[in-house]
Amino acid sequence: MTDASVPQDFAALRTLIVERAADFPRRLTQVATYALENPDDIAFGTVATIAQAAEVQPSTLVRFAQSLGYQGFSELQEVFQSRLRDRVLNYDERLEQLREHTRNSGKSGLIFDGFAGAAEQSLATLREKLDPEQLRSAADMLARADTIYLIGLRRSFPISTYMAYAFGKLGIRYVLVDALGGLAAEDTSFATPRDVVLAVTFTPYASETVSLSQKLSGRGVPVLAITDSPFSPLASIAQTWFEVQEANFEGFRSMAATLTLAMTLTVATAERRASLARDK
Amino acid sequence: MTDASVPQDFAALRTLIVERAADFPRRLTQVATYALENPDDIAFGTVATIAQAAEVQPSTLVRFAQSLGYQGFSELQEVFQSRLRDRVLNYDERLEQLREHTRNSGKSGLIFDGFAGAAEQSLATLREKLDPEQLRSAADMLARADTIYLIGLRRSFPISTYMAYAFGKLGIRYVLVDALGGLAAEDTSFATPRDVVLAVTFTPYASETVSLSQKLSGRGVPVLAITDSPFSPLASIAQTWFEVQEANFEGFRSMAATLTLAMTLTVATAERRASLARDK
DNA sequence: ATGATTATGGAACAAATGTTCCGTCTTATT
DNA sequence: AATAAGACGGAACATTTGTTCCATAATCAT
Repeated sequence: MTDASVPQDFAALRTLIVERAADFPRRLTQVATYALENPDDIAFGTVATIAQAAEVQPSTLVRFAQSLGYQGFSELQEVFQSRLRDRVLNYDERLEQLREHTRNSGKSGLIFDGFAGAAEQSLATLREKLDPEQLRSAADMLARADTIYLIGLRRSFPISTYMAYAFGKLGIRYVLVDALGGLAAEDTSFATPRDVVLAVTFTPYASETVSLSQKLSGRGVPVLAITDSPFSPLASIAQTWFEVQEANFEGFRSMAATLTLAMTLTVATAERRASLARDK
Repeated sequence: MTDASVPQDFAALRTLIVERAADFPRRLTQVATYALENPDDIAFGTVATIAQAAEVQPSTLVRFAQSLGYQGFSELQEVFQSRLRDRVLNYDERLEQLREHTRNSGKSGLIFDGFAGAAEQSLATLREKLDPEQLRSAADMLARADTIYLIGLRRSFPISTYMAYAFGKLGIRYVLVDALGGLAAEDTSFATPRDVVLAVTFTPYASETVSLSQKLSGRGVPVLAITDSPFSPLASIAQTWFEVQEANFEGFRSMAATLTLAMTLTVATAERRASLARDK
């Protein structure tokens, strides 16, 4: 008969595993890690398939389950299955349930709910507005650039640092203009019309981003902009520009939509570069 | 060999079953009805348990699957299982198939769709998992700190720069540890137990973030961590830590959930500081 | 009503399953 | 260093599994 105190729900099981993990011997730790990282495999797999994937012997899985107090692996597996049995709501219903959960949870929960809601709304708005042809054109522009100059300061700095990181991973040459040591102008002084400026700024439009971009545009360097209005100072000088509306909560605007667009641009650029290389 | 046109996703399978139902003989109709009303049982059950529950013979289940074009019942079952597996994983698989078809055309719209979906999924997961009490406790910890040391490098750097920007706007003292000029250790050398370290790192865990945080923790500076696993090196040293799972697309993880949490923490900290000031 | 076709139930079967047990290796204790 | 305890891998095993096959029953067509 099963130990009566053994968790029957996934959350409690997960807590138990984490608590016990520090004391597990090597192979049991390996199973614990695999199980928490691949719960679906535990739910649907057999002892044999899971053991193979986790690189342990089948009996180790049984020992793992028994060390937690279950009679055998099958009993443990049922808890992983129970985690999935709750997934009967469609996405909208589930989202509403989640919103209610976070709403009913005090001030911090309300703050989180507000920001999460703003992020979701911003993503939805961008989905509606984004023109794939514009994406294609921007990716092409970036793919053909010798060097991409990333300009985004203050609130937009996370966007440009993210893109620097991602371009770095993708082997795409960039210069991150960070105004460090007051050297922004020097950073950009080598830009030529064979390069591209990618400038990110939102109301109230960081003045340094704007003036650097205008200077470069005046020198014939093509500008790609991410901004929030047709009246943005960047819109008039940019060859291509994206309008991103970020929803506001508590005086702080979301950045989820901008970041998602940034990710898209970096990967689309890499893909376009690969495509151009193939066509040669 | 399986009929190539057989549905691999649940929605298409359900459509097929509904279309064919009118032509099914009695027992197959019975199975069809039971399957659509109890999809979880089909996903997790065995031929024997399902047959019993549906009040048919086991071979009837096999016949049902074969009448739909599957080789056997196990193949049909996998479609029911796919319905329950991680949504983003299915989404990725579907997109991978689409990419197969569109490999020479580099569809930027699909890339955006993938990243937007990953962001939404990440937000939903965080809504589900976030413990408001933990938020409250973290905000209290940050509100009482003399100085907040923000450590987040490489991929996590946008998070710490965002928080630096937001804390700045809110008049909350911080030090942004950016490893500039190799001075990360010096940046943090003034931290005392009256301060707080806010460290952000995800698999594969930027080694500098980890070692700095461990050093500070060893000196009695409380650590608040944002990371992605109970096995993260930060989890064991943090007084409070948040687990954030970011969905992956094209080898790049979303950052929407992490950013939303960061925004929440900054605003909740400001609010808690105001509350503490009122109580004096 | 008769014959042909289809549907059904269930036995047989090979393969897969989860579990137990135990010899050997590893780690901890004295 | 010796001994005891714990961890591990893997063989053995009884049970369960999904599938195939076929005799019989039910349904359909003439």
